[in-house]
Formats: sequence, structure tokens, C-alpha cells
Amino acid sequence: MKENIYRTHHCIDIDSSLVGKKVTVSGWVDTIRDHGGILFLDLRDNTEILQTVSNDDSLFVGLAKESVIKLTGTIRKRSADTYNPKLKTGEVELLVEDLELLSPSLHELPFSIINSKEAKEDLRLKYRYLDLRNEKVKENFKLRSDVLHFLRNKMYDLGFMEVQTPILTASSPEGARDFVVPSRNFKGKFYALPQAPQIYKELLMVGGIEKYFQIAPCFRDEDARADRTLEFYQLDLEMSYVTEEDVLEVGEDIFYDVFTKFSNKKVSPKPFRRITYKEALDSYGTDKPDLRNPLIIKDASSILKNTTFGPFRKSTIKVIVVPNIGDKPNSWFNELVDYANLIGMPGIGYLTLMEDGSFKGPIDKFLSDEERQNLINDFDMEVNSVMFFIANKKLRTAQRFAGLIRDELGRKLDLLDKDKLELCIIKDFPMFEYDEVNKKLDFCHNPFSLPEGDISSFKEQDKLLDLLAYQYDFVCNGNEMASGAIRNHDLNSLATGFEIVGYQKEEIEKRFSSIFTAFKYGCPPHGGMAPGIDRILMLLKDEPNLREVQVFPTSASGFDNMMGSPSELTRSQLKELGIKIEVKDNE
RNA sequence: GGUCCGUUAGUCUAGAGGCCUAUGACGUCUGCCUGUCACGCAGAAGAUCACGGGUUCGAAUCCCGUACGGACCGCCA
Repeated sequence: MKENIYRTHHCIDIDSSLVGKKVTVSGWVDTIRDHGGILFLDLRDNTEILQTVSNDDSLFVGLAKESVIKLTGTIRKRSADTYNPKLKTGEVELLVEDLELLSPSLHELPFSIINSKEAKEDLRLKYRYLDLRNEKVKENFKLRSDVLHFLRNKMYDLGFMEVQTPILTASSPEGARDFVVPSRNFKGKFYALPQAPQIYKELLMVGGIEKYFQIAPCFRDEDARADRTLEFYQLDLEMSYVTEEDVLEVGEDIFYDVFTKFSNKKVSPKPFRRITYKEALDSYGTDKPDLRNPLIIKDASSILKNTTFGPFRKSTIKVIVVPNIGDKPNSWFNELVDYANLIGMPGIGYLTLMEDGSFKGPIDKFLSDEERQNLINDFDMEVNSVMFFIANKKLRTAQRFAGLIRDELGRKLDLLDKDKLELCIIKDFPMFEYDEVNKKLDFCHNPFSLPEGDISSFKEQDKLLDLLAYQYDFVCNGNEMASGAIRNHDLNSLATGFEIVGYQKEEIEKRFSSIFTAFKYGCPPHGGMAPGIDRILMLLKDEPNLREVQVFPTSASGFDNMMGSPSELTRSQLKELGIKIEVKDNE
């Protein structure tokens, strides 16, 4: 390292080879152990802890832990019985000759640095700079730096060109709510922060940048979750003249390499399993299945189509068979029933297959002999296995509940191998889905995706719902890790898509004028995807939420207690922007 | 917008209607200590039990509301 007035060495570099040498080190006061005639002060810098020692405790009067100090002294060997094997500097110590207080700390800290992860999260975030002094916390950000470095190199190696697109951009009506920024020069008008650089990257394709990538900040003004924050980063990429498989292979390459390099867990081998959207909903009840869970959802609707059991009639009936749990106590099943009620299911039926081939369970009396035999045969039930029934009049609801029950069974029975990163690709998403609230069709995934087949030939609504698109997600352990699509570069069908979900022709031309104009000048076929960087880190570190890998996140409600944002503007700022605040009570 | 859970010294926490003048640990302060290493020992200070209302002879504890925090649903292509 380069010497200056603050340090001749980092702590990590101090060892027996420096015995007898005079050194200067700077850092934080980690601990002070005053024994009366002798005093030990552990100095912590960014690299390691170094024990320093002095026989003159008057030097240290009033010195608080976590103060920033500079120490000068001579390195000496410790006696062998006082080595500290926990420290790389543990065989030596610095005999203090001079102490300079560079910046004092308050004596009382909001929480102890070494145990900061045990403090309440809002307090940690308010004092994140203290939280960061904890090595365990800082580790996540060291990893983040390493992963970013790796991904950048990877993209350059794959021949991609890094392009930075604007942060101040135009509001887009599809997708999430925008964060908006008022314009001073254009009073009454607003920029919007990008939800993703979607339009820009397609325009880059029109511009002939055939392989683009960017580590792109994305902003979405929606309620947060453990795995969703207001702003996050995506490894945004787009390629020209590619098929869906070409893009998927790049995605596999990226995910496989980053997980293999930075995790000790078993990573799914390439190629990752391809699962259609329909198959995912049928077998796992979700479009982001956790494949570590061995349970599969089956459909018993046709076997039980003439059932006499009221709640099952005219319903989709999903079943999950779990082997070897027939001897669980009643309380275990009651807990599962409680969970079913919690998620809004009216109830959950279950049957245990007994040694003698009979069923035990509350709904057995509603079954005919034929139904019993069909259930056992069709779903390969073994003795002591239990079949759970999830029924609902609506297919999608039955699937969703079955998916939640599958997850809960996985948790309760500890079926998930924590040592695995199970990746798969969900593909063939429908182009449209029915919006129950607004009673109209809406885009299922991304309006700019290329439909499979010719969209203009579909005019009847029920057929439109069957229309699939070249859009795909990468999923790992039940988390959506990336989303992408082959884009629609045909202006007519792109416009038709927007008309189907209710846009007027003039409105489309105006809203998306950039892309609609650009595509008139020759647009290569293109497609891409965007892996979520924060989610990759969350998985790599097994963190329970995204905030652990984001350095200064807001609370889940979106408030930043450290910076005090969002905050009010002064009158003069508002005036300059031409903005009047209208406060409405009881809204 | 909704559902559920939570809020007790600086921090983490005990607490289940009278045992609370609120427990313990860490931290802080004072004193002692020449080999500790998240030192030890002795002592001290530090909490209107988030806020407002209610029930009760009596509330940290039960009920309602509010604020804040968290998880989830809605929402998030």
C-alpha cells in the first residue's frame, strides 16, 4: 500500500516480519481492555484487527469505542502463550507511542456493531453506516461488488456492449406505477424514472447495437415485499437476430456461471428444465415453482366428476399425494387445515390409504368404490400415504391454492434440500389474460412480446386467451430471477395487441411514438431478458429479504428514515416547479 | 385498499389482570486490577411498558382506535 500520514500499513499486513519496526495505523477503536497497569486497545481497519498495548492509560482517557484514531508505535512479538489464533495479526502487537484522535465517537451507540444483525431492521437502516462496520453485513456488499464485476466481465466476454440509457425518461402506461420527476423548464410536465429500459433497448436494436447490456436501475412505485423494493438493479440485455433458444442459452450461461462461482450449493446443470406456463400451473400451481419440493399436483376432476360431496361438485379438484405421513397425529393435520383457512380456502380434504386398502379420512364416506380404486390407481398411492384435496369452482383459484398447499407441505415436512439451487425456465406464457376487475383482456406478461403465430388472425376473445407468446422466466428455488421475451418487431401486430387490451389507435401512436416510428425504418428481429441482480444476491447469501443486499434501502413501506425521504419541498422549490400541493384529509 | 403479527431502559429481551416499586444479558458511567483479546471483579445511572381512549376496585398484561415496523393479499408486463 501507499504510505501517507495516516498509515504505513494496513492491519492485515502487520506480522512478525515487522517486529522492531515503527508503524502507523489508523482505524476504529474496536475494544479497550484496561487492566490497570496495562491497557489493550484493538484497532480495527478495513482489513483486520490489530492489538495495541500501552502501560500509560492516561493517553486513553475518555476515548470511546468506534472513535477514529491514528496510532504510531513499535511492533513487538507477543509471548507465545498470549498468541491470538483468531487474528491474522495474533502473534504480534503494537506498543503505542503516540495516539491521535482523528474523530471521536459518541460513547453510546444505537446498537453494538458486532451484533448489529440482531437489532431491529428499521434501526439498522437508520444507522446503516454503523451496521456496515459489521463484517458480516459488509460481506454482502463485498459479494455484490464481486458479482457485479463478474457479470460485467462475463457480458464483455460474450461480446455484449455496455450502454447507459437515461434515468429521466417518459412515463409508460403499461406495467407498474411510475415514479415521476417534475420538470422546471416544462411546467406541469413530468419525467418518469424507468421501470426498465425496455423501449430504449429495443431502440438500440434499431440502432444496430446487436448485443446490448446494462446494469440498469429500475424504479417501480408499488408496495414492497420481502423480494420487491422500490428500486432495484437488473442485468438488462438484448440481442438482434436471435431465436428464443439463443437468448435462453445466454441466460443459462449467466445463471449457471454466477451461481457456480459464488455458491457452494448444487446448481442445476445446463440446459435447465423447460416448463410451459400451463404445465407449471397444472403441476405446481404457480408460474414460479420451487423444484426442490418433490411434490407434484395432480388433477382428480374427471375421476370425481359425479361426486356426491357438495364442495367438490362442478369444481376443479386438485390432489397432492404425500407418501409416509399417514401416522402423523391429528394435530399435524389440524395445523394444515388452519393454514388452508388462513389462505382463504373453505377447507381441505384428505384421505390416508390404510394397510387393508381402505381409506381413512373425513371425506371417505362420500366416495364410491370405483372412485376409491381410480384414485389409488391413477395417482399410484402407497400404503400410509395421504392424499390432499384442493377444490374450487375456478380453475385458476384451485391451482393457486394447490400451489400454496404444496409449498406449505414442503415446509412442514422439510422436503426442500437447502443445499440446492434448482433452476428452470418457464416458457410459453399466454399473450393475454382476462382481467376480472376491468372485465377486459390484458397483457399477461409484456406487451412487446412476439405472439406465437399470427395475432391478426385471432378475433374471438376465447381464442385470444389461448394465444401463447415467446416470453419466458428464469426461476430458481421458487423465485422469479429473470424475465424476457422475443419482441414483436412487426408494427401491425404490435398495434393490434394494444387495441385488444383497449387502446385507441391514435393513443398507441402517441404513447409509443418512439418505438412505432423507429420500427418504420427497419427493425431486426430481437429479444432479450433481464436477470434481477438483487435477487441473485439474496439467493447466494440466503438472506430473508432484498434489503440485506441493498446498501441503503427504504423500509418496506418506502420510507427512508436515514435520509428522511420522501420529504416535502420548500415553497420556493414548489413555485419554481409550478406545483401546488393539495392536501386532502380522510382520503 | 385488505388480512395477520409486532412495539417494554441505548440494544436484545422476561412478562399471560394484583407477585411489577418491571426481569436478565449486553452497552454506558464510577472504582479496582500488568497479559487480556467480545478481559475480569464491585457498584451506579438508565423504562412516562409506542400514543389516545375504554373495561376493571386494579392494566405492560383485556378491548377499541391511531402511529410506526414486518410478513402476506391486492398491486408488481
